[in-house]
Amino acid sequence: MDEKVETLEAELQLVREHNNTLRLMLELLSSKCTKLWSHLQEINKVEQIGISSNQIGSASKLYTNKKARLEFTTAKKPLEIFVRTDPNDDSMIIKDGYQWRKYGQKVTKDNASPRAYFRCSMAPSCPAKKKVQRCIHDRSILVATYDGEHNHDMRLCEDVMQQHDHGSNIKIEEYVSSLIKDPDFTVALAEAVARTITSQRKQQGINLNMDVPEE
DNA sequence: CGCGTTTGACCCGCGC
DNA sequence: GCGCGGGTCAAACGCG
Repeated sequence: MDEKVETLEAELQLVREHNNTLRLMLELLSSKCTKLWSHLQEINKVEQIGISSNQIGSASKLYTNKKARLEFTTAKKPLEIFVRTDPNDDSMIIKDGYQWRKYGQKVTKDNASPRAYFRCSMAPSCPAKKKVQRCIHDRSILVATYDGEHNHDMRLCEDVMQQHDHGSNIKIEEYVSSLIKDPDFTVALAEAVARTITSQRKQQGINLNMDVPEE
């Protein structure tokens, strides 16, 4: 009986930890959403001014300003991915299908955990880069910021994987089950589902209430 | 010996 | 112009 209670308590603890992680992610996404929303409103204002005053040059003039241009580029902010890992594991390795070569590491002001800089090593001329840093609130979460696009396809990677597996053919069922067991894949999947839900709700015009009730 | 990682130095943009 | 901080470079080092 006690064993059952202990198991349940352990499971409850796990659920609480996951809940905390999700709440942190939601808070981060919420703040980004707010920034993006206000930025969109700014753009709309600029467009309205440009149309109402019938001065085509007025809107573009605003973007000749250095700061304004910077704000504009934030709309194309690089993709951020969250990956849950072992907090004691200091390796900044994220299994995302590509091969990366580390070229630098820096301790940043706002986060005590060092930020690692990676370049794609699958193609010599590939401009893709990524930054990996532990989450300031939860050391078990890695935040990967992707910068630039790969100028090659994933087949290169698949070839490498096949070479690694000595050309053995993996059954699809086995591959799928291995993917499900992979926490990195689960996180990526959860993110994709969340993104789909968010976009669907946006389309339906439902106002998202991002506030998460306190425990 | 070749390849990847580490780490201090350097560069550059931004804010004051 | 200066200082700060983030990003990159490259020599040294380690590992297979």
